[in-house]
Amino acid sequence: MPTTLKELAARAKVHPSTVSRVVNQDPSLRIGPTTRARIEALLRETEYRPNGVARGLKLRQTLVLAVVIPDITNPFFGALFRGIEDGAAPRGYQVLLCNTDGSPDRQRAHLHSLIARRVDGVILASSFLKDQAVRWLRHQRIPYALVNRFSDEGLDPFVGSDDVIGARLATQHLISSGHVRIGHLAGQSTVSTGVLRRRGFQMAMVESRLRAEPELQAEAGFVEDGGMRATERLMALQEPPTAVFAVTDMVAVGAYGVARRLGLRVPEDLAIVGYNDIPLAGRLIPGLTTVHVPIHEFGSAAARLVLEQIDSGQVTPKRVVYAPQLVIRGSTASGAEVLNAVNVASRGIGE
Amino acid sequence: MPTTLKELAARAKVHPSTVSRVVNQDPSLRIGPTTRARIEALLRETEYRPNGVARGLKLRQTLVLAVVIPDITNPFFGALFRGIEDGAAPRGYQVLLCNTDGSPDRQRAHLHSLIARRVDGVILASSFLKDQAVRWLRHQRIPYALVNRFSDEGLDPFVGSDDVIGARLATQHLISSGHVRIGHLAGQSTVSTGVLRRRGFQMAMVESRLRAEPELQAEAGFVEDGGMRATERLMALQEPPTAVFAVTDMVAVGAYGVARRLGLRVPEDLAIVGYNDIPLAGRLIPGLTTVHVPIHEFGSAAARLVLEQIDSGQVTPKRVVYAPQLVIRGSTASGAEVLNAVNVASRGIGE
DNA sequence: TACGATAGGGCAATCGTTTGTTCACGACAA
DNA sequence: TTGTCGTGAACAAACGATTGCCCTATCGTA
Repeated sequence: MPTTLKELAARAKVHPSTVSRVVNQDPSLRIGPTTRARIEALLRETEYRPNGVARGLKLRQTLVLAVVIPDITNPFFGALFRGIEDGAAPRGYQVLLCNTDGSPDRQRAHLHSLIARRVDGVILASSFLKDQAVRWLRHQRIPYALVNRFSDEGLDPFVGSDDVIGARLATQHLISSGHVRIGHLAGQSTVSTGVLRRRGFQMAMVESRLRAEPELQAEAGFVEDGGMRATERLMALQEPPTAVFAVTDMVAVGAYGVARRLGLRVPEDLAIVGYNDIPLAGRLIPGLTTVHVPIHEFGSAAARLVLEQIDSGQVTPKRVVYAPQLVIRGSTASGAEVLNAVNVASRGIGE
Repeated sequence: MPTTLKELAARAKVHPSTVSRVVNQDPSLRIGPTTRARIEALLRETEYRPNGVARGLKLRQTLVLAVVIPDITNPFFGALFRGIEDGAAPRGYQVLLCNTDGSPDRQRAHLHSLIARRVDGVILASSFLKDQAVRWLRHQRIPYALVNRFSDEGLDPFVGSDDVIGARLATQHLISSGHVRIGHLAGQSTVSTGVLRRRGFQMAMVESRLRAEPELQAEAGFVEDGGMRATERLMALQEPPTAVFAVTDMVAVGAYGVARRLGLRVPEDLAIVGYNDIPLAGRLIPGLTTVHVPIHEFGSAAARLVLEQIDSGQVTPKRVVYAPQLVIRGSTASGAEVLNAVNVASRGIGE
């Protein structure tokens, strides 16, 4: 029942196209001052809003971006979403949010709906290394970007950080703190972040002539409960690690829980390093040493990347990569050490 | 460039309407078996997906629900969103997420866009007591529901819990633990939850012949930093409280932070109770005693409420109210006490 | 006076579907 | 042979906007 252009036109005794031109301030055609005034009064009176669906059909744009993530409940994705929204809003875009819970099927189902809806762009933060869905997205010629995780299946528009370097940084920090027996709470090997962070871990170990023993690398997934189970396995070893590098902060949170349950002090009995630097990391007691990445900027950069493609009409496999930075907190050092710690993080670089 | 009905029709040498009828399995008109087979083959071959925008224009439905909240970064809203999505997905709906950061202006702006987009329904979890936007929503005759917070401006479809009872429960618990000087970290008085939880607090105090002194009630807003500032003010009093009831768990988290900084032990020096029982509450050390409400169900119930209205075509000011339950953890009792604690929570009731 | 320029606004096609109605044709009964 | 009925498919009018093009006054100028 909202007002339509046609109704307004009838009331103003003009043709619908004329009303449309007033609404859109069409520069190509000038409207007489009196008609314009009459129509504008009507517009205000009726609080007319053009039907976005009809507009979308005609103009072939919906002003909607879609975000596909595993779980918005995870603080990482909350921050990411805000970044995306902030990047998209200035251009009048609103954002559709889709949770997959890590299921490729749900991801596919969501993507199908999104394509049918003709969303103007898709931001995918839940991709796998071998992800046919990504290939499919590319094939659809719809503007899209991968965030944080990327896919093997070709070169995609991507925003993220260098996971190998970040993981190496984290592990080096543990090594230089004197740890020798260091464990890794690893992510799934089906996901780029899982593979690359493990690689960074191994690289740091080898570079320091330490052995990255398989038994010290336990798959933990990316969230808390996996972190708990993996930590339990590691601490049940004959010779448990004195430090662990967790693939994400949430996994590290799981490690905190187990350490506490086992009566282990952090960092004295078990040092812990995370990845991502979600807000929660700084609130843990002791604070979690972690690899900082600019989550919010991941989001806004991804939004911009997609908007660029929308503007240019081309899918450009541009990659925006931020340098990770180590943030040292209490989970790897005693209080005094934290105060003296030099932040050895590499500088942040732009694209 | 996606395939259209017309193209398919041309290729199958039939009229577009015939293709449409095959796609939608239109029961009103039977299609000959050979034509049908021909068309179906074509549909599979081209992976045809009807243009949702055109469909939306014709059918006057977008299969989109919108959610308006203050900040998805807040765990409460993360859980709420998942509930909404879970309630909406079975019906083929996807969900647009809008953050307002508590700004009425942004809320209005978002609602305007949403109406223009012709979303099928709106779930508003960021309403104020005096909220013209709510009146406006009602006036638009668009299916909507308020969640958690409600508005004064009339009777709206609503899902939430009884804040007065919940707050009373929380405060009574502190009183029965022997506390006399109890503070309240209050929410804004522009929001129903702020007002009602304060009322519940005062009610419990008065019922126990305790004075709810104004100086012990400090406005904290609903998130962490407000909780910190309010706690600081309270603890700086001549005679600081020995316990506080925080309007939300996030505010309670702020109280934890200040307590720690001031060297106060929880619960010995300062007992703390929160509200909502977000996942974080159980992970704090000590665990946060809080008022549990079924956040996820708030979301799915709200989605159902909106879907009902969409189906019936009417705005029904039905209210779904869940009973809050007290969850006792370490922030109000020593370890032994927690083990012995009787859960005095009221029973959960359905609608 | 006649002609061209210009301003102001109407016309109609189009975007991709849906769906009530009409139409052509063959079968069948009267 | 004519009328009726059923089948299978085409027709066309929406849904609500946008926009290139055309039309008609009116004004200025030669």
